[in-house]
Amino acid sequence: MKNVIRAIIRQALDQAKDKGTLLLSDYPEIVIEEPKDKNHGDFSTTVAMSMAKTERKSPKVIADAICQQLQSINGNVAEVQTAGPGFINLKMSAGFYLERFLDAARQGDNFGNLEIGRDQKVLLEFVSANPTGPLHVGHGRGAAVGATLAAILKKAGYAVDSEYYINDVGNQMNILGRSTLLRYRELLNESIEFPEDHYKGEYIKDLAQEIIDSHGKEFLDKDDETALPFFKKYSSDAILKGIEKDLSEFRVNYENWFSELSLYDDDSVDKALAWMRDKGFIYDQDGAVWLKSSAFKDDKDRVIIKQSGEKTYFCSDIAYHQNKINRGYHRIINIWGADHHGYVPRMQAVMEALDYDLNNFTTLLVQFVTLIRGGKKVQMSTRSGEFVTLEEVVSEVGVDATRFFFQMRSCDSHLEFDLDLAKKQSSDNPVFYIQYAHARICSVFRTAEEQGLKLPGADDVDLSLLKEEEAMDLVKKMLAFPEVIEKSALTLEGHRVAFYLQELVSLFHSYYKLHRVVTEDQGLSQARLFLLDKIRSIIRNGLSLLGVSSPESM
RNA sequence: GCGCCCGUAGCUCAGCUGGAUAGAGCAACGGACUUCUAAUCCGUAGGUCGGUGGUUCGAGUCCACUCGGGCGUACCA
Repeated sequence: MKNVIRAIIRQALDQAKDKGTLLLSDYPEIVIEEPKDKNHGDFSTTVAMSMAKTERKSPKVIADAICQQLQSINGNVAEVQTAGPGFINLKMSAGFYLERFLDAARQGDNFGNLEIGRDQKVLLEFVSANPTGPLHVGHGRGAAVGATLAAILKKAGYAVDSEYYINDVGNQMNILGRSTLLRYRELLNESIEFPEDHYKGEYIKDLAQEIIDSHGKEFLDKDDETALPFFKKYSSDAILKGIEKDLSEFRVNYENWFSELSLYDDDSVDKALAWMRDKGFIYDQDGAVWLKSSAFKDDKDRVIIKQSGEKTYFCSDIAYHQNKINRGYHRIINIWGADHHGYVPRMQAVMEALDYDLNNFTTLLVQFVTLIRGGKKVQMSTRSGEFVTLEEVVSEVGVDATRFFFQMRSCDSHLEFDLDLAKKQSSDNPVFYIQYAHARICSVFRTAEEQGLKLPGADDVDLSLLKEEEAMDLVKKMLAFPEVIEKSALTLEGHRVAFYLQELVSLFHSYYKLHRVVTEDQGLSQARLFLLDKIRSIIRNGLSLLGVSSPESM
C-alpha cells in the first residue's frame, strides 16, 4: 500500500522536474507514514523536508510544488494538503481502498504472502537445549519465537529450514549418565553421595526407576566403566524424546535435528580445525589449542582443545557453522537465550574467519521469562533443579495462550507471563479477545445461513454499500497486513503480528457493536458478510503464524 | 572493571529505524444488554519518555557521559 503511495509521489516529483519547478538533481528516499492523527490524512510524506537542502528552498515551497502536481495525477487521491513544517498529507478516495480490498479478498488466504524472500534460503536454529533435562519456560519462549519467525519468513517468501542442534557430546553427557546411575543405585538401597554439580531433578529419578523396571538389578554389581555408557545413552535418548514430544505438542516442528556427535563421527570437526589452521587462525599455547578470535571482534582468543586433549563445545560449533555455510544458506539465524550473549562475538569471529558475510548472520537473543501467579513471581532456580517446565505451563494454561503470551513482547524485553491472566476467559486476556472475534464472526455466519443469506463472491458484491467510517477503518487495517508481514520478516520481530491482530480485532468488535450484519437489506448484509469473511481470514492467518488456533465457537 | 539488554501512564508493554499534540491493554472512574456471542462496546482520567549535555529545521528514537535493574565476562555446555 505504501508502495502505491510512494509511486504516486514519485510521479508527482517527475512531473515537477519536467516542468522545472524542482531541480531534483538527486532523488530523495520517499518516506511514507501513516499519521496518528486522522486530521492529517491517510498518509503523509516528509520528502519536502528532506529535499530542503539540495533544492535550496524552504520545505513549504517544495511541498506546495509537489502538491500542485499531485492534484493532477488521478482520481485516487481525494485530498492533498501541506501542513506544519512541510508535511504533505494525502487522503485517498473510498474507491481506492475498496478496489484494493476486493483484490485482497480474491487472494484468499494467500493475502499477505510476499516475494521479498524469493530464492533466499534461510537456516533458523532455535531452542537447541541440551538433552540433560526437560524444556523449561525459557526454552518455550525460544521455541515460540523461532517457530513463528519461521512461519513469517515462509510467508514472506523465504525458503526456511528450522533446525535443532543436539549437544549430545561432552562432559555434561557423562554427568547425566552418572546422575542416573547414582539414582539407580540409590533406589536399590545403596548408599550414595550425590555430587553438587550433578543433575538433581526428579526426572532423573524417574529415568532410574524406568531402568529398574526394565532391567532390574542388572547394573548393580557392574563398575562405573561398564554401566555408564548405557546410562548415558538411555538418559539422553529418553530426555531428547521428551523434548521432541513437548515441542511437537507445542506446535513447533523442525526440518532437521542435527547431532553434535555426527560432526565427530564424520570428521567434520577435525576438517574444520585443519581448515582454520591452514588459514592461520589457530595456534598452540600452554598445551592447549586456541582460535585467534581476537583477530576479529572478540575480546580475546578462545580455547578449542583443552590441555587434557578434550575439545570444547566451541570447537564443534566451528564445525557446525561451517557445515551450515556449506549447505548454501543465504542467511543463517540463531536464536539463543540471553544468558548466552557473551558467546555472540566469538561466533561472529568464526563466521568471519569462515568468510561468511556477517550481514547475513544474525543471533537473536531471547530475554528471560518470569512467571507470575497470584500477582507474585514464581521462584525458579536451575541450581536446585526446581524450574518450571514448558510442559507444566502448557498443561495449565493451554498451548494457545502459552504460544501467544510468549510473543506479546519483543524478544529483547523481559517477559512477565501472568498465568492467571492466560487462563482468564475475558477481554483482559488478549488471546481470548482475538479468538473470540473469530468465533463471533463464525456465529454471525451461522445466523446468516439460518436467514438464507450467503457470502457473495468477489464479483457479485457491492462494496460501495460499506459507507461507515468504521468499515473503512477495518478495510485500511486489513490492507496493512502484508506490511506487517514484511516488517516482521525484515526485523525478525514476530510480536508485531500479535500487536496487529489485537488492533484489527479491536476495530472489529467496535464495528460489530455499531452495525448489525444480518439485516433485512440483503445487499448491505452481503457486503458486510464479505467484510467479515476477510477479517476472519486474516485473523485465522495471523493466529496460525503465531501457532494459535482459531475456534469457530467458544 | 569491561561487554550486552532494558528503563516510556499506577501495572505490563508498543512506538513503523529522526517527524506533527508520545500510544495500547490492564487497573481506576462513569455509561451501554427487547438486537447476529455483554467472553463485548463507548466515554473520562492518567506522562519531566531514568538524568545531563550534544548532533539539527525536528530527538522517546542518533552520539557522549551518568544513574538504576537484569545478564554475561571459563581450558562449562
